[in-house]
Amino acid sequence: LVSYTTLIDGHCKNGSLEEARQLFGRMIELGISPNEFTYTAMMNGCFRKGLRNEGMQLYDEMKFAGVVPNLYTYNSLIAEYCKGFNLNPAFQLFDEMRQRGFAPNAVTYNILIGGLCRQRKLKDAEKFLAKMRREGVVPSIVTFNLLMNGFCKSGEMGNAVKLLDRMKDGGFSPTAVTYNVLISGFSRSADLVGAASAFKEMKMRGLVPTKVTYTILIGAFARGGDSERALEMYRSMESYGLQGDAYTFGVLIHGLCTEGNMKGAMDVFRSMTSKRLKPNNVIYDTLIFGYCHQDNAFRALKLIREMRENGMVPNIGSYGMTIRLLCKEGKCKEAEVLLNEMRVAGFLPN
RNA sequence: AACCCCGAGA
Repeated sequence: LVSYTTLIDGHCKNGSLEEARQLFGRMIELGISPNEFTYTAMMNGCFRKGLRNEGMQLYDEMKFAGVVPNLYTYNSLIAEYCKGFNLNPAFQLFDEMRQRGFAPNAVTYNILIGGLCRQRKLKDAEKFLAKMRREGVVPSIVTFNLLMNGFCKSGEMGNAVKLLDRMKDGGFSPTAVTYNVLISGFSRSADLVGAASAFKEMKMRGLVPTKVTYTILIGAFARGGDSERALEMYRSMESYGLQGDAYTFGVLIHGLCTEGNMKGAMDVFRSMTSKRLKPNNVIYDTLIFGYCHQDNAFRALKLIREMRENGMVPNIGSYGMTIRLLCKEGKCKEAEVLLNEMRVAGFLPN
């Protein structure tokens, strides 16, 4: 039972839900009954893939089979509702679990605080933190990181910094994530001085910048139209032995595309393959966006073809921009082919 | 063995 559950969870975290489903079916055939661990792992696998209904169906099956949902099960369900901005059912489950005798833990509160922050309900999030303390549940560093991210996303950098001081006073040590949140907040507010000073403080505290830290910094330069320094930052990251991933390349490519430097963007794009990184649909859509802004329908179309050959689906914007360009160039036939492709892919042409 | 925080495009 434990081995199956471990394997199932591994596949779910890998994104191989199909493999997980097969193992789940096989264990039942072999007469091994899934327990609350197995069901919760499977439910999370579905939720990660955006398959809420399938996950909820598993929850029903679980109850039907007489397996009692526990704290983790409730946390997973609450997280799923928060992710979808459905705070009411999330709080209903919070009440339900308490009625059934499950005491919410820090993770439960964190999930709900994160949900409130995502909805920009920062006052409510702070109130909920107060409630958490009243109930005797000790906040974790994650609690503070979530709240700080809420402030940062709302552009309230003053409150974010105040919270940093509050947490330090409370004896919580900021982590690399804490600083990543702050740095991205500053750079989103176009405050590169603030971002730089947070970066400095991070290093002074002995925290090691991660791939995410560098991606945020690269993005800050790229957004400011300084791809030169963004590339410098990338090289500096590599010099510390950190490998960029699709996100890192995504911000670099986006910066170059926005500047209209398609040659530079394609160089970076090609360097991904030499690093054995598979460009994903976001990277392709970014490049298509860039080429369309250069009125280069030929290249955009080529990339759309390449995506399809690799099993990816361009987004509606990529189709729309390319079709418009083709029409402008009088290539109506090609445009119609694309329009048809869109319909087949399930998009409603706008 | 299962639950929470940070980074890219439209």
